[in-house]
Amino acid sequence: MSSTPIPQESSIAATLRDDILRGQYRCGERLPSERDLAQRFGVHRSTVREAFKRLEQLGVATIQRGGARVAPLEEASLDVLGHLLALDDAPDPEIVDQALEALSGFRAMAARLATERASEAQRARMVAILEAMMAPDLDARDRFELVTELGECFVAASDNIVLRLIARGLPARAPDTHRAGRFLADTPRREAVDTQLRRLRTAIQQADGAIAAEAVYRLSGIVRQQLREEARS
Amino acid sequence: MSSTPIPQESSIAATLRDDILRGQYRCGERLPSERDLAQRFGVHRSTVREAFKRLEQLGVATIQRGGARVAPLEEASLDVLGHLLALDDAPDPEIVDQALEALSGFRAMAARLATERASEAQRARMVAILEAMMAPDLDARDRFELVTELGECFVAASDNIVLRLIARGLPARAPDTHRAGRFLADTPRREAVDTQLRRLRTAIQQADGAIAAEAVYRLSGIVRQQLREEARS
DNA sequence: GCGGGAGATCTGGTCGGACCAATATGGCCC
DNA sequence: GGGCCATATTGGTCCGACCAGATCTCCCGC
Repeated sequence: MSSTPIPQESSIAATLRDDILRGQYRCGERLPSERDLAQRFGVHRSTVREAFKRLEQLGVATIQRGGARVAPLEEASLDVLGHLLALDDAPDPEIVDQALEALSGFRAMAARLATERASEAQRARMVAILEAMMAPDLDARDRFELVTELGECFVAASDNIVLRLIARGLPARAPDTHRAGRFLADTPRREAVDTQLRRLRTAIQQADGAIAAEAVYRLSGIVRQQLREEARS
Repeated sequence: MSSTPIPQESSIAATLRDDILRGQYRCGERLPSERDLAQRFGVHRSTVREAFKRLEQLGVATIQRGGARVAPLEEASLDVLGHLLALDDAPDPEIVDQALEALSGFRAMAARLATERASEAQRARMVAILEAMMAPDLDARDRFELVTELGECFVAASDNIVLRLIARGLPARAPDTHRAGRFLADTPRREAVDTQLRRLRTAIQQADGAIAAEAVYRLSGIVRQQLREEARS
């Protein structure tokens, strides 16, 4: 069971990555030299170098003779998103909102494909999840679990490897687990939610991808809007 | 002007990556040891190590004491997609199709957001591109350029960093440039294409995201279907 | 024949130090 | 101030070495 101990190189890379994502170094700014960091972390330079290669592959830094520099966020890999949202300090609410927005569209896409080509078993499972979600007396956390599970169902049934790759990067398990669940449960918008849930159920049963996509998009939109309003207050 | 020469470590990483993506090593199989590869490439082991760190960050391999192993494709980073499609040998047509499918949905998502929040200037530019695309006597390559440009417009106007990150990984510039352009140009489906183009133009002008998304999705779907049929023959 | 265990072997993780070439830096001269 | 050159700095690569965990091998007892 004992998993391989985490190499120093990995944790150094993680530390530097988080420092960069936290904005500790401005974009384009030079990172400390490999020799400096080696001394600072108390490791050999080659260890720092390996960490640097990771950072470059992640797209958060570019390495050149003369010095490594911080790369602009938009040139990074999608993989940074998860780390960005996982930072202990409250991440930029703007990023969180944009991630949720992208997640909405992404789930809509997956829902469309899933709806069009799901097997009978998958379809039944999706409908079952939906009906469970419509139960009025549902714990907030359970509700969120269901949403997550449904999303995974969509991606699986979409049978598209590219979607699966993207899904790995998107924060399917957002930091706001309970909050999102609560919003789906007992907001004044409960009725709108149920409307879309019913619409989605019908779409799935009738294999109507376009409607399923639209329903999922609106569903996600409701949650996002709610989270946004609360964040603003 | 002379850009920094490509480090050996980078090209070794690229070689190994392509070997893996080409299926030269089966999933789960052990990669040659660092020492072996160092000798094979005629470099020092530490150079191979740096390449390995890249591969691990890319998600195509996992490194453990005892040996590095090839990771399943679905655990890789979205970044591999571009490399996968760029392989000189004809990439798996199934993957190509799935990528186009994902691209369809992705562009639809971007179109929706762009339509809803584009500035007047951006909106005008999108409409201009659309009208250029409707010209009957358009070179296939130009047509494809327009499609690509429109896609970039959508992502830019969507003003969503996450979408931008995903866009970097998707093959916006697919290998089938001219083919795709040709299909948009002179297929019997030309009429269907024009219908969707007009629909999209109207949607953009009226800021109707849902319709824009649907139009873009169908537009991409037409091309994809066509490419698929040709591939099958 | 076969499962199991002990030891040899292999593998990655890290270290120390070294040289080269490209880059950055600072001071000098015009 | 602007251009220029010597120099310190930085990444790229190499050599060789040791450790600890993983893997393999082979022999033993059942």
